[in-house]
Amino acid sequence: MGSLIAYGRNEEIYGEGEAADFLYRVKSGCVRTCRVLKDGRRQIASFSLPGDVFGLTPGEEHTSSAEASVPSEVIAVKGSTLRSRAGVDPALAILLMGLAIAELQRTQDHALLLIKSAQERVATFLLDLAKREASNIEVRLPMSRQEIADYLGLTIETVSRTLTLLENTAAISLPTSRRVILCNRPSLSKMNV
Amino acid sequence: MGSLIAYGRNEEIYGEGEAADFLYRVKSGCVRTCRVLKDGRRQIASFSLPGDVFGLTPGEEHTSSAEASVPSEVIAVKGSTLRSRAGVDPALAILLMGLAIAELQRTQDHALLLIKSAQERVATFLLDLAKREASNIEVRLPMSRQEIADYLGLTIETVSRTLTLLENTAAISLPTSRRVILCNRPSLSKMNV
DNA sequence: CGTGCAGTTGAGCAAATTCAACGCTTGTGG
DNA sequence: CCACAAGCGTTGAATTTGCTCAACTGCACG
Repeated sequence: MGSLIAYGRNEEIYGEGEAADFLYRVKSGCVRTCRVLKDGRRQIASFSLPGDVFGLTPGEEHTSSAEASVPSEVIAVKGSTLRSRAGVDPALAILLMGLAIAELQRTQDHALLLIKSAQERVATFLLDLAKREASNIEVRLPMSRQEIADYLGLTIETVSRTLTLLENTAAISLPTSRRVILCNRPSLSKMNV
Repeated sequence: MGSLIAYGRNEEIYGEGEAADFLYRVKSGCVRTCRVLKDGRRQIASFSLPGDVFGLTPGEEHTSSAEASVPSEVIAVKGSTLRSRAGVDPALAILLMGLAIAELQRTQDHALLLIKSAQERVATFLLDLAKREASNIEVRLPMSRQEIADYLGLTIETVSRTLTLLENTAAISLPTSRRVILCNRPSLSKMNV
């Protein structure tokens, strides 16, 4: 059920203000959801990896946009159907409720992240990604430094500097800029307050 | 329906980790919900004013605590009843969904607040409070500077300094520390990006 | 009339940002 | 196949913002 759609890098899946009519599940790639302030500052609210669901939005209109961070395939399910059926199908309503609740949890965690120091934010981010990827010690970063910065509420330079700092303290190793090896989990966890 | 309970200043309504069995509506006063990091840093996730509902939590356990900012009366409704009835009562399920959705919206806005500058955070906070209170130009602050700081992700000194800065630029006036007059809304709105 | 708490103010400091330059990789056209 | 441009990431120096630490004020309450 639902239709498979492929998006290129940075291609928009939906925009802020558009009607929220679909629910999506990532099949491959990575999708970011963003909100943008009037003056152009961007906040990335979430990264959705394969298996993750996105597109559930407060209200009838999307309050954020969604774009593919890398070429991605997503499965779209028409939401108007879901919405109207939820009124008569309690099981479906509960399922949607569960999605909203999970989204709420993630958003709360994200807000909490934003009061931490730069090092703590980066460490938390890496550990979170590691938990979501199967691999235990290596993390592949499907997103650019700019996207990480916009997710963590930092600048691209600070993210870069913090990563090299973590590398210099032997907490991580960076074979390439998109691959991170977590050499010393305890020292990362110590920063994950 | 539900029972009325009165809480004193700083009295706990529920704690982090407790079973989430009730939904609450504020009748009078002001309730804060908090999360605390291991090292003691506190984030206030929300302030609930009369009429607001709080206590809806991801999962079975509260991920945040709730305390009265000032002496407050709240109406508590047993949640297990709600939860079980939501499975068979679609209208109730939709109502709960609406609450979750609204909570999600507020949490997203809070996260977005945390990437702004100190001035912008304070201005946004004041305008938000003004919208929620009936009075158009005067805002009463039911919470302390420390609570405002923990909500905005700033220190108490920065909040204080920013308020006096806004006063010096004639954007607001502070007859007492707990009362704010919004003299110049446009200049505040300009900071509300 | 003190005592204690909440809020303000000041000075110095630390963390992160800004601005700028540089290096590496990748892809493209000669 | 090489040269070169473009994009992304890193690094450095200077600056800014907000934090820390400390003192001080005003007010409420005994």
